[in-house]
Amino acid sequence: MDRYDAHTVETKWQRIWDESRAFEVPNPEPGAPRNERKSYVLEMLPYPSGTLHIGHVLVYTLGDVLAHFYRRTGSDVLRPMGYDSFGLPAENAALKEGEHPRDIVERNIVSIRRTMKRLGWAIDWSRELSTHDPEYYRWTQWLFLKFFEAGHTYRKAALVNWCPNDQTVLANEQVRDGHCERCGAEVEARKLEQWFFRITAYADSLLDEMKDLDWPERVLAMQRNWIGRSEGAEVLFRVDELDIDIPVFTTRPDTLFGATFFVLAPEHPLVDRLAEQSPNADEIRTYVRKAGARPVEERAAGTDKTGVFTGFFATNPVNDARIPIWVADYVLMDYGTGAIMAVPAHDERDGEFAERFDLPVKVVIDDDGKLVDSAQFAGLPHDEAAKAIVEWLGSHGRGRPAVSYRLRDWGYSRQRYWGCPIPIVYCDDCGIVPVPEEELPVILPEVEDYKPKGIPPLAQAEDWVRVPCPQCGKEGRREVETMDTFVDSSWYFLRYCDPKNEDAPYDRELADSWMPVDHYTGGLDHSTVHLIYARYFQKVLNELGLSSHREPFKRFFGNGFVTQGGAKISKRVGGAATPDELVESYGADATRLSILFIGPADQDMEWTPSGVEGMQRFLRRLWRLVGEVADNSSAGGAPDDGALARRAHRTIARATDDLGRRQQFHTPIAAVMELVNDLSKAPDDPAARFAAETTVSLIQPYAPHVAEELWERLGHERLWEQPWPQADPAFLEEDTFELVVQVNGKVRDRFRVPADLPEDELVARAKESPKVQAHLNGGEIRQTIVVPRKLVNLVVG
RNA sequence: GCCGAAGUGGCGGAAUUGGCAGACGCGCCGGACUCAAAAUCCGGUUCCCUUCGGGGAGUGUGGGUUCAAGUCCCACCUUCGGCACCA
Repeated sequence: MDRYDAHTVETKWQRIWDESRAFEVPNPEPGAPRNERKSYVLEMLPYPSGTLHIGHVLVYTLGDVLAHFYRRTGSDVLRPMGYDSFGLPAENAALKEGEHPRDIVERNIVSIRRTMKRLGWAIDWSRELSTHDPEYYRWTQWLFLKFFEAGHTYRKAALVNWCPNDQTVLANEQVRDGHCERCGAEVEARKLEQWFFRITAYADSLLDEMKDLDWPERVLAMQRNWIGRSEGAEVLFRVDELDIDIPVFTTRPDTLFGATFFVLAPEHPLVDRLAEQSPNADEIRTYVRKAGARPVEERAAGTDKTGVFTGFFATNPVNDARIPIWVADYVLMDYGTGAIMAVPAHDERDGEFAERFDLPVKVVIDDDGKLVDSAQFAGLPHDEAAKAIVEWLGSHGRGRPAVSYRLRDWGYSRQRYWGCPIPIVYCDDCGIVPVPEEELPVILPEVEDYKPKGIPPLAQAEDWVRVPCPQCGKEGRREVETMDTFVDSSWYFLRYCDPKNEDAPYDRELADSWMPVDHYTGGLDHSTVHLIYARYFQKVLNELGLSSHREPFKRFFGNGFVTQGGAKISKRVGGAATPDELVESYGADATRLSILFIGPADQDMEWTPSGVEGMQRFLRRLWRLVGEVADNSSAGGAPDDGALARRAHRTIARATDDLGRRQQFHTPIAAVMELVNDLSKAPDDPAARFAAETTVSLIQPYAPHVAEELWERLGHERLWEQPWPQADPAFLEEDTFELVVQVNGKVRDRFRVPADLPEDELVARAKESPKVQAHLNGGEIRQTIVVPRKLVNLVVG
């Protein structure tokens, strides 16, 4: 038999799959019967600002293994691919290269697609989509209109994170330690009119419906953290001089008697009113201005507290104590009510502030957790006291139980060029007017210069901006902001279900039949952002009657990062081996195997060249052994129940369980390697052909090209369509087993015995062993433990 | 500080329900083939002691439960990830 040559084999089968459209799954005619079992296998779509790196090889090979496995275990498998092609990185790359972002992403898409095909991923290419394609973003805009009509999106002036370098607004999720996640520039606070999705209205749905998700606990925990629900109370403090009540949110109503001062955020709307009537007016206004200009990072750091006294006092509803009202920037306007009661004895931050400004501290909870100095509540354990105090507040009209969230509404306005235009017209008479559905898509116009200058580049396209108001016909102006790309990726999985639809984003019945995604795979860096936004979208679509499902991703597998030479591999790091180079040097199959064999795919892993060399060796060995079996007609006997046949069945059972239930991708490879080792030691076994076929069949999801070639040499065809092998339970049972004999818990002997020996016989044989007797030392056996089919443990005095 | 994950040979890791620790691979050592090398094949490879029969220790640390613990319980250490002036 000839030598294993990866390139010949891989080009041959890639051509056959392409020509036979092997992995396309046509949508059924309406009403036609369809396979009961479906599996929607999806990985996060790539961002075409560069080419693929080895991290992508991991993600898409994971999905590929699952897609093959589920197809061969009887499901209709939907496995599409597309490109998240709008967004900043492409635009920044374009600016650097002096090219149009569209040219850059489209060139990258061609290259990415070629690499994907060279890796032999089983993708339904007929469903390919790009989010920058007007045929796609037309429907992003259409969905925006539905959200707008139903009040799920709105405009408000808000303090935003402004990146001075990228000249755009960033979501909270895109700010890391006060710096822009993408370019690293220090983020500034700015007040701007922005578009928001009302995601906070779904905070409880997002939390409660996690119970329906088969997701890693750590991802769910991150989302819980991110939503940050906390229960407490809202309490009204009276300001007599102004005849107003100011609400505060607290998680510790039990400490109400310990409040010794009161703090407003500098941005609080009442601060202006207080300043007007305060003798300290100038001081207050200066402070507010300074606080606003203070770098976001410095303000969040929590060091050195600052603040200013307003000259006013608030009245504590429980004890009528008059406490001074301060303005301080350690209180945030966009959490709770923007005002707090300060309890320096029981809150670290309030404590620091009190120390800095020499304010009184009053202890109201003792070391046993009981209330002191708190009128009729004194002596109660603090958790009971919290309830009692809230009840008292309620009955006196001064407070009520309340819930607060860390989650903010999703601001998605971007002052950049390369994104989906927001289909809105501003009219002096009619206000904010949506573009009528039939005028979609609002095409992203060409502009002279899309360099960010603080005003959105689309504003330059004067002819495009000026448009008659859809309502009154008077001249209006188009919205010149574009959408965050996370909007594009919040519904793409639905479009895949019906990607060519020209009348709707997708046919609801088709989408309902494929959704939810059964196996979603992607990086843990999207644990909060993309995965929360997509969940939110799905819930709104459900309530708008556009989908039956409330969760988009039933099962999520978060893959680890791949490092090379200790550095995280991303589009920012150069010098790493590229997927194309690996395929060139080792072949697609060896590359695919090596990335999955490194270790558990949900943990970070270091990629080394020696791994792929080992896989190349394994494949050569497999090629030679299977070739020998295929050429040896005498090895073709019916599989008996010999050792090799049993090994093969056990390997099937292990691989099936690992892939289907345990989501473990590296151990099936080890199991198959063991079987190959067994086969190499018994090439003339009557079950040799069966073992060879089993090996080839089980390795197919990982190394589909070489598997297909060997399958053909074994005299069969179209392995990718063959049913996944099934382990025969009769072959899993051994008729002998190795009995382990322990004395006082230490292994002293082991030997094979028939599987059907009764327990007393097992004990008798154990005692007979000379090695065991040496350790028994003639002592009295006080206890005998027998574990069927495993061991005997003799406990002596 | 709060939440989450993880600590096993020289390295990546396996051990699924408490029952033989170290599967599989990498690396290394030895051997075969070769004029030689590469490739390939065969064997060995947790550590310590050994009279070569075997013996002892061992899964981050210290305790505990159990006939039996990598696995369960308690306390702690370290690393990684997330959140954090969020009241």
